[in-house]
Amino acid sequence: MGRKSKSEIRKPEILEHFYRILSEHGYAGATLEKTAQSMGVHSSLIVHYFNTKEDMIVALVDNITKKYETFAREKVAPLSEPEERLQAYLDMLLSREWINLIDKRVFYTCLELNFRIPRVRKRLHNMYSRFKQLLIDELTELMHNGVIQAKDPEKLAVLVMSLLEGFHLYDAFVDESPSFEEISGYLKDTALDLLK
Amino acid sequence: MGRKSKSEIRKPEILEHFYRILSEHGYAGATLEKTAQSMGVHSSLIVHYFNTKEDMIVALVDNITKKYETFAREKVAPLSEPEERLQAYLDMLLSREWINLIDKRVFYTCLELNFRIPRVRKRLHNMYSRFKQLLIDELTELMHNGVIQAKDPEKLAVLVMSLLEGFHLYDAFVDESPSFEEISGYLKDTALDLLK
Amino acid sequence: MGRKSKSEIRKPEILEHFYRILSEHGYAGATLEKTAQSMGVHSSLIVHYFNTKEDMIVALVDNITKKYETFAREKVAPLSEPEERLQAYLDMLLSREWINLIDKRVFYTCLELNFRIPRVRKRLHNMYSRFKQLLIDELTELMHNGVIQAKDPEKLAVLVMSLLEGFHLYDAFVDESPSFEEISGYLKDTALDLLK
Amino acid sequence: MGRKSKSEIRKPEILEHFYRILSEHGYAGATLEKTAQSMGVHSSLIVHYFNTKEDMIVALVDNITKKYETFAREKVAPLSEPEERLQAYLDMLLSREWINLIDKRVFYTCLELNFRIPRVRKRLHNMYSRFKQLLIDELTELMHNGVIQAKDPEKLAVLVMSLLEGFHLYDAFVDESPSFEEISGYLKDTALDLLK
DNA sequence: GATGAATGAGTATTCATTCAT
DNA sequence: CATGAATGAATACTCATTCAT
Repeated sequence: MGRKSKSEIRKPEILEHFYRILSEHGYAGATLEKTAQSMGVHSSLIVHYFNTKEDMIVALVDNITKKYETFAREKVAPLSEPEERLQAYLDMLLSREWINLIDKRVFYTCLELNFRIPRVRKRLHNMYSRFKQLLIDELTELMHNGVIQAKDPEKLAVLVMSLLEGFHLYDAFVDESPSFEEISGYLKDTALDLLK
Repeated sequence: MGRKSKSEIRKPEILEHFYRILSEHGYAGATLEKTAQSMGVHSSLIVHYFNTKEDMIVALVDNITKKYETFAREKVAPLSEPEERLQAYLDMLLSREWINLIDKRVFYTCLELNFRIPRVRKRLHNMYSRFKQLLIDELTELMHNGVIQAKDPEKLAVLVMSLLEGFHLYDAFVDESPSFEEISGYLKDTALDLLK
Repeated sequence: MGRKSKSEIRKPEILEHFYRILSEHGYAGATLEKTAQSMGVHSSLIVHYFNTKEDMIVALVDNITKKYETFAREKVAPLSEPEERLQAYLDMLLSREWINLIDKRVFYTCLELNFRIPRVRKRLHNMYSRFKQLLIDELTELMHNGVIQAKDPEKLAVLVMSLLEGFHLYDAFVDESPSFEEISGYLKDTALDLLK
Repeated sequence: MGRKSKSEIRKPEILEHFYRILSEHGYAGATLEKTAQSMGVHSSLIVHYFNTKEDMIVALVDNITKKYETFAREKVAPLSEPEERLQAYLDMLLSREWINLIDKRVFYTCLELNFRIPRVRKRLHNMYSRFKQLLIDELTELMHNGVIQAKDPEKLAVLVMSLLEGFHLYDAFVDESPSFEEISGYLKDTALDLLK
């Protein structure tokens, strides 16, 4: 009975538009009105699907974390050879594709919201925790296989994360003088050196 | 000389209050009204000294970049021995003091505003560029002195920056499981290894 | 006979929930949504049975006036002795039961809506008119029977109504210092004095 | 220093307009916008003087209670003869002037808000309490002077209040068939009878 | 220098209502 | 019968800014 729900079509559609508006105007500037107009729809329809603006950004952050994790899984999961996986991870994490998977402006907006919206904080924290655990697991296996010789996989994981995230920030805020490829290649080699 | 204009007293006073409100409420939530009330003053007075809210955040970003640079200069400038300077730099950049010099929430608010306010972008960009150049200069000298053997000081600078900024982010968003001191010590050792 | 239409079940059900929401939130605060949620039903269903919110409040006022009149009829109708009826009327109108027959908040909400919604005004006016006429009829009969000696039953009716309604208001807005029973007893005695 | 405050001119001006809009549209319908437009002013100016709509209705209720009390004081205070005061009170309370001192629609709106806004409740409760105490004081003096012979001034006060407030309600909701003057005269006579 | 008046654009959210399924 | 989609008007309140004193 009753009318068929369009939530599964509408919600992603709204989030797409919201994402674009967010990248252009930031969270405060990403109004329901702008988002609705971009869809050619009345703003109250957005409220109909997402009760509040906060609910909407939380759903968006959920999407973003899923996007990162799905991307990573698809790239690396098929590989079974430990060393091959290590290479694949570094290639992926230092690639333009990975860095541009989420618009930088949206990404830093989320980092900022981390401090204002508890539900956003929770999600980002979980994402980074899972990322760290993943690295620890991979490194532990590589140690068992004798590919790398470090003793403390957790510290090693933190090292790798710092290097990668720092590169992310460097890419967003500093010059492009040494080309992206030059730096990413250099960082990859360094990381491999550090691990072995 | 002569009488200090009220402006020289009031402006820093306002910026201090604005900084605190900003850390608690973010840029959108940091209203002139809240800032004024925190000072026990009418919001029009703020407009009197800083014409617009944007002018105020730009002045604050200026303050922040100066604070970082002054802190760095005071810590390292007195040292003349190249290797001593290298140690001092790493100690400083991986210290709690440095990481907490500016409230994290304010720091990430500024990173976000980088994408919305051109004048903020310009100042952050300059700050990072000067930081990078400083590293290049120091590393070049260390190379000449034979302390380190790498060939390309720029890539090396990017590597160090990435590692440090990545640690900054790691500290803000991920667990505290390996203690701050453990990680910072480990990163310092790794950095020294990489350089030598 | 035959099958009871769903309307005959649903409408009273809706009005019950609306009545409760109304008492808690007032007319403006009593939204279709709240009412529907309280029933575990979609708000469109309310619109399906009562076209508009105004139609619903009008139906509710109808229910309320019927409730008063049914209650009065059941209490007094069985009695045939004039003086006995007089006693019964006064007892009833000054009783806690009568005063709490309708939630006070809902009652005053209706009085307020009297000025905004013509159909509400019409119903309240009719209720009070019938009440007045009832009093006039009873008093006239009592005069004919020599139980009371006043000359003008209409004025007497207005006097009694004023006293009773004024007590209603007093009970709602002023202290409870002389207990309800004390006052109601006193007013009953006074009313009887006035009539005889 | 600073600009001269216009609060003492603006606030009463706003309340006057709000009062009129309130009588026409009820509390929910009395929007800041309508009130502002009626003054030829921007609605945010109202927020500037009264922070919230609730603050404004509370100030209005304060005005209303003061209006009743000032009116009563001016009418009766000059008289020193106890019996003369009694007459004056009854004349006043049963007069058209008194009953129309506050617009009926506004009055019943306030009674309704009594249940929704605690600060309104407090003020109405205080007003009725003071009114009751006033009656008790006057009746007590009349008893001492032997003008009236009742024993319990509090009950007598409740009786008088009920009668008067009930008349107030009667006048608002029921026919006008016996003219206002006829009824008020009759009630006055009855009240005097009851007291003596 | 400092305060208050006044503005106006805006902003998330509410809500009754209409319509499709 | 019942639900959900979609609307659109409304609304209190926010806030940076301008101007007068």
